Amino acid sequence: MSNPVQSSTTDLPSDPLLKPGAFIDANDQNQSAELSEPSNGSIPNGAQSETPAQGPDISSSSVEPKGKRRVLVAPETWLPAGWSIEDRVRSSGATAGTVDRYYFDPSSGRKFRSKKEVLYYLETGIPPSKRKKGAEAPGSEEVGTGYSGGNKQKKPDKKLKPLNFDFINVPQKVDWLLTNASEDSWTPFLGDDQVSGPTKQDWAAAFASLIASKSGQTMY
Amino acid sequence: MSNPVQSSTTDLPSDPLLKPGAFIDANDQNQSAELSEPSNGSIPNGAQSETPAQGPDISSSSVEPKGKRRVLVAPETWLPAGWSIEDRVRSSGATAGTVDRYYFDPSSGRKFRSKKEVLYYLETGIPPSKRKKGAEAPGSEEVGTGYSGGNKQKKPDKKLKPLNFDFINVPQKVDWLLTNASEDSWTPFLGDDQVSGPTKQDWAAAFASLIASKSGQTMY
DNA sequence: AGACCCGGGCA
DNA sequence: TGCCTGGGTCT
Repeated sequence: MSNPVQSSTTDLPSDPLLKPGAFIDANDQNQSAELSEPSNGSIPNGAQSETPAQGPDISSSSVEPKGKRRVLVAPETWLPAGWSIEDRVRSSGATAGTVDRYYFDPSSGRKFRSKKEVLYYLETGIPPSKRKKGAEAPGSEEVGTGYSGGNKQKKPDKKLKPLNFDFINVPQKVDWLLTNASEDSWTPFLGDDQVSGPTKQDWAAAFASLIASKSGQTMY
Repeated sequence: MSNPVQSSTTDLPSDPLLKPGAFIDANDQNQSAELSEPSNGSIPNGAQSETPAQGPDISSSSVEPKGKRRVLVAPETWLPAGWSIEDRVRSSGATAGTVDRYYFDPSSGRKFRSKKEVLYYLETGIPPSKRKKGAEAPGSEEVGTGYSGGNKQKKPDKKLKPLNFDFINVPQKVDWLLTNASEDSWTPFLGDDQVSGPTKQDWAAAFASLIASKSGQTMY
């Protein structure tokens, strides 16, 4: 099992080779913008505004029983040779009929859900979400983001309530004293400093999480 | 449409959200931009010099480390005290890099794969594994951040795993030492006696509920 | 209003 | 883990 590659049986004919601009567009209608021409352009982050020619009406002239409707479309020019694009129509739910575009890299077997992911992968070579806390890029971490108009990457904060506990600089030792035996009331101490008030609650929550998760979870 | 339970409230204090837009975008744009045309033969980004036309062969010797990485995060406010959260990143497959969040109930040793499952369990006491299709949602009313119960389950599981901790004769003081900072591994001490092994885990669970349930009552 | 992306849940 | 939908955002 070290070969996750392409097992997709359905699509990907033996020769998925497609040259950009080599074919296409079966539709007569609409503007077959797909490979036509640069007229405007220059959208800072052209994340969207592509895929013009698609709609709820995917010519279902084919006799497909029902299954998923997948439609292969012409590769985008920005997409490396060999990659394929697949437009998948949602079959159920409130958003049924919506078309989602997927990008597929046959050589790695990876599937990407957006152009952005693909570009990121092509540029950096690393899958989009490969980042953890505490690990920052060397040198300059936060780039000024010359990518302002982007898409959705940041929701206006919801109702986050961060705990008043520094998960990064955790103390080396915490003494919990049974301050009130009759009530099983415990209080954390940092040496001589007693943590009390609302902070104590946060500490309890934070600490509970800390000791619980790293002490090993027993799965049954 | 009978599943209103979705009040998205998932977020963590330390927003690991990164801005994937910090790179490129030099030559992306939509096809309208550079697809200039018939000249073909110029791949916008020559990042992947490979990208073979490929066929049934894959050849992508992706030998990636399979190290499982678990990241501890701050507890959610809607999560009962004592529970812990673990973010696990997928290490392989097309969706590698995706982060899955799991919830652990130290007292029952159960693992939950989603907030929804946790809430369902808290409300009904029925573990997700016993759910049947077609079953009606429990309190399909309000679930937001406050679950109506307490830390109690209406219907405790039959086979609960007793913790190896004496809840009657609790110690007066417990020192928790950060025994392994790099792993956030804590170990409880009773004076000179170190609690280790499986017992440590139980202590963590037990202690978590103790400090959580009683520390909360701030009365000082 | 449309397009696009991505979180997140279920299979 | 893959697939797929929900929902939010930005165009």
